[in-house]
Parts: sequence; structure tokens; C-alpha cells
Amino acid sequence: MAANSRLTIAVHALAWMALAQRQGRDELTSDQVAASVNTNPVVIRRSLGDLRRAGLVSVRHGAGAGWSLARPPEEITLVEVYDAVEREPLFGMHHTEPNLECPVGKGIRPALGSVYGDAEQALRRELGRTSIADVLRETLQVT
Amino acid sequence: MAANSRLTIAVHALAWMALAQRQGRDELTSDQVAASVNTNPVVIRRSLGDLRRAGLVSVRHGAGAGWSLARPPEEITLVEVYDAVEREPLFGMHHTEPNLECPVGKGIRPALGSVYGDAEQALRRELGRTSIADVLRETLQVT
DNA sequence: CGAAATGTAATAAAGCCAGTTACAGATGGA
DNA sequence: TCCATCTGTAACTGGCTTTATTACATTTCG
Repeated sequence: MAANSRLTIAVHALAWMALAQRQGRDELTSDQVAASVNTNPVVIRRSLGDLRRAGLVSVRHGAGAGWSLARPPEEITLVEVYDAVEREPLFGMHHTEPNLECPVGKGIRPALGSVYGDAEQALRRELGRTSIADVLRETLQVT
Repeated sequence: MAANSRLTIAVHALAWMALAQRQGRDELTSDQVAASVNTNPVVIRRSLGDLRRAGLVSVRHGAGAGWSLARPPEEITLVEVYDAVEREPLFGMHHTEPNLECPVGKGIRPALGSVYGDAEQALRRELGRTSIADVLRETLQVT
């Protein structure tokens, strides 16, 4: 699986925004977030754009603009971030349609779809148990 | 996430082998499996090779060779298949090292590692609740 | 010995991802 | 009003992964 880093980037950005907020800086520009994540500001704007569409952050345009958390970090869980930035299902089906004249080829896709759905639900349930505030607390414990 | 289809291919192959076994055909060649999955036999040999290394199937070489299940389909769960064919972690970390002078950049990776580990465990636990026999039963219910 | 099948290397085509440049659009402040 | 600043997004690139395919050495049954 070509594991991408979208969830990592998004959670990093949110945790950094939560820390800045705690220090009195309510708004950060994509440049400032990119400096912590160590990537290009456009990558951050794309990620925060996903989070904005999901209602997790707000943005102000123009001069003196910036991003801020739309909700307290205790109330943003990782499953919301996951849903905001991850589009593809976890497991891919066949690239080419299986042989429909074989009973297995005919019925395997709905059967697998059900199993994969349950597995994704278990993953999402677990991600829902951790908030951005939790991640920030764990992060700051590394001294 | 560039979802690959390795788990799908492997489970399809195993379900087909379980059905063939029930019909008295204990051994299948990679060509026969490939005909149901509708892909190239080399793809099947690579997948079954992973499953052989994990002890889920056996193979006989030479003329009249073929693959067979190493254990009853009721005793092969999807988490074993997943572990056999999937190498990468579910979520990728940063491509480039984050800014270690930022407290978030410094501590985020171990914090995320712990969360990601729990999430993968939840996924694997769920996959462990379904066997190849379960998948085959579901598959044949599609009429 | 020879036919049949596996194991694997090498290669190609396609797609995804992160990074980057460029620029139009929005907006606060001088 | 004008300008500096920042967002939103398109376009492109390089690198990597995945699947498909060809080719061939190796194994083994009859």
C-alpha cells in the first residue's frame, strides 16, 4: 500500500494550531504551519482546505489573513480529520473485473465489500477515540 | 491512499481454492486461479508465494504441480492474509523530517506512531473475525 | 528424457503523491 | 484608492508503487 502522509500532515497542522492558540496566537498563515511541518506552503493550503471544507478550521483572506481552529481541540477527533483528507477506500478491489462465470468471481466483490466496510468502521471507531488535544499532550511529553 | 488490491487478490485465490477443494480438486495451478481472478498467472504466483511464506498454502513443483490450502479454510482468517501480503504501514509519516526546533515537530512522530499503531490493531482485530470459509459462504450467497 | 509447472528478474505503462512555480482573487491598512 | 499580503488553485515535475507481461532457469512427475 502506497501509504500517503495526508493524515500526518493534517494532524500535525492542527496540533500546531492548537499549541499556538494556547499561546495566544489564534491565527497562523500557511507559511508558518509549513515551517513546522517542513514542507511547501501549498501542500499546507491544500490540506487545510480539506479541513475547512469539513468545518474543522476557518480561514480569513487578504492581508493579515490566516487559519484558525473552528472548534476546541478537545472536540476534534482524528476520525473527522481522516474523513476530511482521505478519499480512497482502504483496500482496492480487482483492477479488472473478475471472471463472472466462476461462482467465486461472481460473488466475491460484494462479499469483500462487506468485510472491508466492517474493517474500516473498526479503524474509524479507534481513530474517533483520540482528539487533537490528546495528540498535542502526547507530543509535548517527548522532551 | 493508493489502495492496492493485494488483499483482494489473495482472498479471492484462497476462496477459489477452498471451493475447488470442496469439489474434490485439491490442487490448482496458477493458470487456473488466474482464470477466475482474471489476471496474469505471474501476479497469482507472486501472491500465492507470499501466502506460502506465511504457511497458508503449499505448492508442489514440476509437472502436474499445483497449489493447495495448508490449513482448513475455517482456520485461515483475513488478518493472516493481510499480514502475509501487506508490507507497508497504513499511514505514512512525513516525507521530510519535521522541524525539530518546533515542539510539535519534535514530538509529533512518536505520538502519531502510537495512535496509528492502535488504529492498525483495531483493523487487524476486525479482520481476524472473518475466515476464508466465511468469505466463501458470503460469496456463494450472491445468486 | 521431456512436458509442465513454479520462481523470479526485467521491463513497461499507468497512476498517485509531494513539491514547486505561477498567478488570479480577496482584503486589511496606509 | 492603492498596495502589500495572503489564500485558492491550476499546471507541471520527479519519484515511487502497482499491475501486467515476457522471458527463462529450475524443479519434478511420468
